Amino acid sequence: MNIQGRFKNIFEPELLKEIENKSKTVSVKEGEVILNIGQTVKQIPILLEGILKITRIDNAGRELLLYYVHANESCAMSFTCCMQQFPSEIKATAESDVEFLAIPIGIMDEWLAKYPTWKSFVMRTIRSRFNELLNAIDQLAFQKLDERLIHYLKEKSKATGSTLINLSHEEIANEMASSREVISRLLKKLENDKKVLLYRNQIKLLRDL
DNA sequence: ACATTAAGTGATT
DNA sequence: AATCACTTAATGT
Repeated sequence: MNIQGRFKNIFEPELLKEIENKSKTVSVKEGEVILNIGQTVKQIPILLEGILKITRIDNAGRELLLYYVHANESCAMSFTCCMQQFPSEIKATAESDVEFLAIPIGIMDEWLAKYPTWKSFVMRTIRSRFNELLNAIDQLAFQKLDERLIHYLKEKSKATGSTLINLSHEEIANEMASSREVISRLLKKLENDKKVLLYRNQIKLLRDL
């Protein structure tokens, strides 16, 4: 799909033209790291295709899932980081094969002043991501691990578009900053409750999860 | 058949 | 809820 058509309803015509001229589309293979912690952001990505996984690394070097960026979204962190050229606090990995528009950060100021639709797009993505982060904090602080696990599985399923999750218990434990045995036990409980089916390296989500 | 890796379990903190 | 020590099951060579 071309850029004009895809964003016709979001951006004004002149801005669409500018996007087309100033940005380039970048393709990235599944699993590639797009941005690592400590790097500075040089482009604003707007996702066209695929899913980006945004994670944070804890002191022990473990990776904790923050959120996913879906198509037609941008990464809020990139906005806040790039304008003052601060190093990134997060890591972005391509969860699937990914295609995105890379917009050079140099023209951000200009666009923000010039195009109301750009400003509201930026504000909207920051606001909705901020809300998501608050949610994530609530989860960590107040929810029990079993509820977090269910949430995690549903997110994963949404991200991959499948109810069959191809992950080992250990990989899940790592992403949730928990341990393998605990995840195994919780999954077992879910299986007894007829919410999932467990296989080796695979979990099938059932309807009433 | 054997080694390796994932998953299950009980006990301990 | 995490960790340890151990068992059992699945998978690759």
